[in-house]
Amino acid sequence: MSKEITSREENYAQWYNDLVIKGGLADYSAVKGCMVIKPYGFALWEKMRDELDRMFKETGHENAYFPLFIPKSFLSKEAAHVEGFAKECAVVTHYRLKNDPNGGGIIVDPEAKLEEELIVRPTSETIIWNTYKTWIQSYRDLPLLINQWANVVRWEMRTRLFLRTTEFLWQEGHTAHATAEEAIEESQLMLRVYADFVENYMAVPIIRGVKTASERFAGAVETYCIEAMMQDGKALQAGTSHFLGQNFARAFDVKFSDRQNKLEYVWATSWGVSTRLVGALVMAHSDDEGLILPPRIAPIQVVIVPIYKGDERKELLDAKGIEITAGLKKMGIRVKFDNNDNNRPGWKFAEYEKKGVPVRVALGLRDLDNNTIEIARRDTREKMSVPMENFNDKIEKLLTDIQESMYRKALAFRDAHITRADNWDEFARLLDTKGGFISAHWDGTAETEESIKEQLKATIRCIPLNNPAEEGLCIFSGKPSHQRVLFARAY
RNA sequence: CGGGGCGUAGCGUAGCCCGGUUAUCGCGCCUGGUUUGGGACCAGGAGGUCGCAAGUUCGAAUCUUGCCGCCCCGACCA
Repeated sequence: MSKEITSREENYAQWYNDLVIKGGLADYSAVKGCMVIKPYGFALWEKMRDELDRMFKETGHENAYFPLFIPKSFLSKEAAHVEGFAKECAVVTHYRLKNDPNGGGIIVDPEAKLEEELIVRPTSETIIWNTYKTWIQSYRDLPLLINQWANVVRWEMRTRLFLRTTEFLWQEGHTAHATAEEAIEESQLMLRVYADFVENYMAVPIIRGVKTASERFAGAVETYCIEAMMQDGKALQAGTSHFLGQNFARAFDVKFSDRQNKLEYVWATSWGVSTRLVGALVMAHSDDEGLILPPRIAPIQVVIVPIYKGDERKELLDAKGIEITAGLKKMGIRVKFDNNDNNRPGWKFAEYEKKGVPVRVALGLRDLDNNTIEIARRDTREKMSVPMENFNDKIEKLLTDIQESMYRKALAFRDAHITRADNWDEFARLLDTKGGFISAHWDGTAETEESIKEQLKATIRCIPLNNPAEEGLCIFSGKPSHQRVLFARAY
């Protein structure tokens, strides 16, 4: 891990500029705050999406799709929800354009004003619950376990590539249950699914917890979250799962008859992760040379680069390259044989390093003569020349090693950046110097939380699940506290 | 919405203060050749409403005014 670039926040912007935009992940579009995701970046998102989708289905969920446009009146039905999102909604007011009668360009046709404005979804709870009302009558209709892959729009004042774009891609699960216990279990189950994915596929360690009341999702009773740590010591919320109680059922009048034929409001959850995960991946693993992708979600796991010497035995090198490519493909490894003659080997080495391809294999005349091959791993930048024997097994083992070692490295970093603080000066000093999570006592009030946020820009990231009880005094107010919580500066 | 900064080729820029030949340089692009074990080299070439508009002037990338756009910082936030 390189010191200069990982130690300061502003360098992340540099990573994005050099690696994400120019390096092939994204580009700014004309629409402020939105991003164009280039093919390589999208392939990465697709890989993540596919794994998550599989996990959702394995836990009994189905996909559906709901409209992009939400009638304004829907949004106002749940009080906390509208308060949370009203300030950041894009609104459709007209449905037609026409030529400007005064010449020049094209204008919005004032005749085509919508009777009721449409909101571009910032999240879909309202339109989905409006639909669930017609789908749910009996306990036999429950649980209803649905997920949607979609884009949403939140008109944030300030955007940050991948972490907070105006439009972003995500999935949102929305479930309905007969009992509170079942709904709580569902929201916890989905948190476990997210944790499993982020840790085991993205190789990013996370802390599971619940949000404090003021950090809770608008309309939720409880918000479970996974919090990750970036290389600059700032925290990033990587995913959330909400227990919504009966709030949306009441707002949209979704009732069911239970076994005793009693009418009861259903219990709800919602949960989501977004393209923000791509940002998490970049900021958790990259180094000065570019991205470092964990093998399990890398769009290309192995790249094979032939090294030609003029036309000498070129056909032989190509044949060998194609042969080992086919062999790896047969094992289910995502491999690219780059025999494009427009770029020289050195150019390709740098290019695939920048793109974070976990393993690079180089094949030259020297190798043909000695029956060897050169294997280089991206994460440690180690390079070795090995005999061709058991090549496929070596690659497979290497991919597993890289996956594990990337996780271990990130975990060691994360654990080294969880620090206890027992007084205010130390708390402030840690935030300014070391960063990371700071485990400290809190009196449980929103006022204290707010004051700390104002003074030090640190927020309570979460109250960890299974948090041990511990008597102490609040870091800020000095009032009694019964447990430590995790503070951090966050994205 | 506040506070800063910036608009010159596909990208990054010099020139502007102090107006004056054909608007600078690098990357990229095109052609030809030599190359290929860590981002090649040589030669030649194409590419510009200097953000837009008005004004001052013999003359404006440069000065003035208005407008537009973008970036950074803050409030907001997955």
